[in-house]
Amino acid sequence: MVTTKSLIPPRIPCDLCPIGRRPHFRNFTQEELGFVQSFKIGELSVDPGATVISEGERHPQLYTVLTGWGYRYKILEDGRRQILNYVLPGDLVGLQGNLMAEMMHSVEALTRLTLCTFERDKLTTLFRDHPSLAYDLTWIASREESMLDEHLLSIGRRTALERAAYLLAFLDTRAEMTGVFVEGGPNILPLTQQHVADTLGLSLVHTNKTLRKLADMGMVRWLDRGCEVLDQRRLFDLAGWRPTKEGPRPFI
Amino acid sequence: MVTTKSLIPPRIPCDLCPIGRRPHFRNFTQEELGFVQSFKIGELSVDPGATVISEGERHPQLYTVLTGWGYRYKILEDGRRQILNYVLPGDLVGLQGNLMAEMMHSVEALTRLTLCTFERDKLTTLFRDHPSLAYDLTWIASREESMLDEHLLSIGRRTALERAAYLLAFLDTRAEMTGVFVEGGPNILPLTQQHVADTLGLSLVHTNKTLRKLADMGMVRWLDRGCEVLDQRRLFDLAGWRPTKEGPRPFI
DNA sequence: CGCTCGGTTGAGGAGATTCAACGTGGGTGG
DNA sequence: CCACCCACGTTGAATCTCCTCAACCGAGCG
Repeated sequence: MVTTKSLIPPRIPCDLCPIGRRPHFRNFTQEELGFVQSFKIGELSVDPGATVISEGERHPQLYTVLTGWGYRYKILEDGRRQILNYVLPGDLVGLQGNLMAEMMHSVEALTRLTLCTFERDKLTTLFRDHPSLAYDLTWIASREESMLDEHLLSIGRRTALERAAYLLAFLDTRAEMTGVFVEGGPNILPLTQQHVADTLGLSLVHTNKTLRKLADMGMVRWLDRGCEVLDQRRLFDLAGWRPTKEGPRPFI
Repeated sequence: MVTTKSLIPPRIPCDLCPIGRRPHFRNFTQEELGFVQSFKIGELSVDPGATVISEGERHPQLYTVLTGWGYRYKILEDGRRQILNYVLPGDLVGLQGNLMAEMMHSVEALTRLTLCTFERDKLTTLFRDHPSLAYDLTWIASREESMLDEHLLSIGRRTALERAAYLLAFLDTRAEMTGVFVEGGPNILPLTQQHVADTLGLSLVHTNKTLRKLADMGMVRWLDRGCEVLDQRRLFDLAGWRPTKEGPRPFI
């Protein structure tokens, strides 16, 4: 049995953080860098399928995704599951929901996932001494909100086909922008159809038939636990959605 | 024709703010009060049905609801509308979505709505000089997120009847806690069935039939443009949901 | 008095769910 | 090494949920 979860001391110093080197991300000032470095208490690495955060628990840590894919979800008592959003490199995990109380959702890894670990208690210091980072935190929360808004619109008012088109186009553009795809390789979204179903609020069977239509139209190709987006533009048109282009975005 | 929108200079000084006097809300320190007072640039009052914020516009103001009900929504090109959440006294309006860019959603008044108006540009000052308020801002954004998470679970995975039960119980408890109901009167949620439909992601006809079932079961009573919740507990049970009790909550 | 808005109801059909079965590939244990 | 199992994708059929269309009612209002 392989370890599914391992917390190790910081290896990557923040000034060499791979995320800051990507386009689309803003860089820290020297002063910010110093604090973030002290804020960071370790690195966490989890296997695909492992749970990073579970609903109902108190989590003294916050995380920033360094590499890999994950997703946030909630379940009803009888097991019905709703995926709320996906987490990619640069995303802050554990801020959603109450700032200091117990988690209202769970987070699971889709691929091998490495995360930067921060101490929640130090948030007070962050707010007191580093207003620019505090601003960034609010900015990040705000961005998550607008994604959730769009998801709500999608599940509530788009047809099954439109929803699927929206989701795949959304994930593909996010993945592109964060640079999470393997260099040179094909752009594969590491999902099963069950994940798609639980995101779109559809049954597995109907999701399968819907994805089949998208595949027949040549917009996507479905692989074993993965989806390749072949024609982003037509997915946009079908969904009636376009990504909002953002300037350099903050992360912590 | 009555004026639907009127911006007037501040009348209510922040130290007499009616929201702070309610239970469930935290109070400002003297120091915070001074800043908030200077942050506030006026009061806005709108008629039922009037638009406070429209999607695609840039809004140099932020608002806090003083009295009344409103809702945030998005629409697709062909007019399909999704209500994202409702705004009640103490809620910050205009923070959702990008912090400084154009609004990604619209806000409309359900009842006569009065709002405190703040200058968005002064957010920088807030973050620089008032860390406790900055923390509150993030807290508020975080709270909005957990409501959206629950809505997503609801629309995605609850049945029509469960969804309706959830929505009405949710609004009823929020209204109770913010003290927006008229003193002594019956607790009326000021909605039409069209609003409920657009919140639940259902058609108007099917919403009507679903609400009828709830009424037949004695859990709610539907009035002309309003809904009275008769049995909160049974709605909770039906929806499989319970409000999270929060300590004194911040507002700005 | 006629108009509009909000709520109500019935009928027919599209869309989504559930049940059930099958294929395939990778992994595991005998 | 092979047999089995399990996870994932696929497909057909029956059923049910939900949508659209269409009509009607009552209240409020000019």
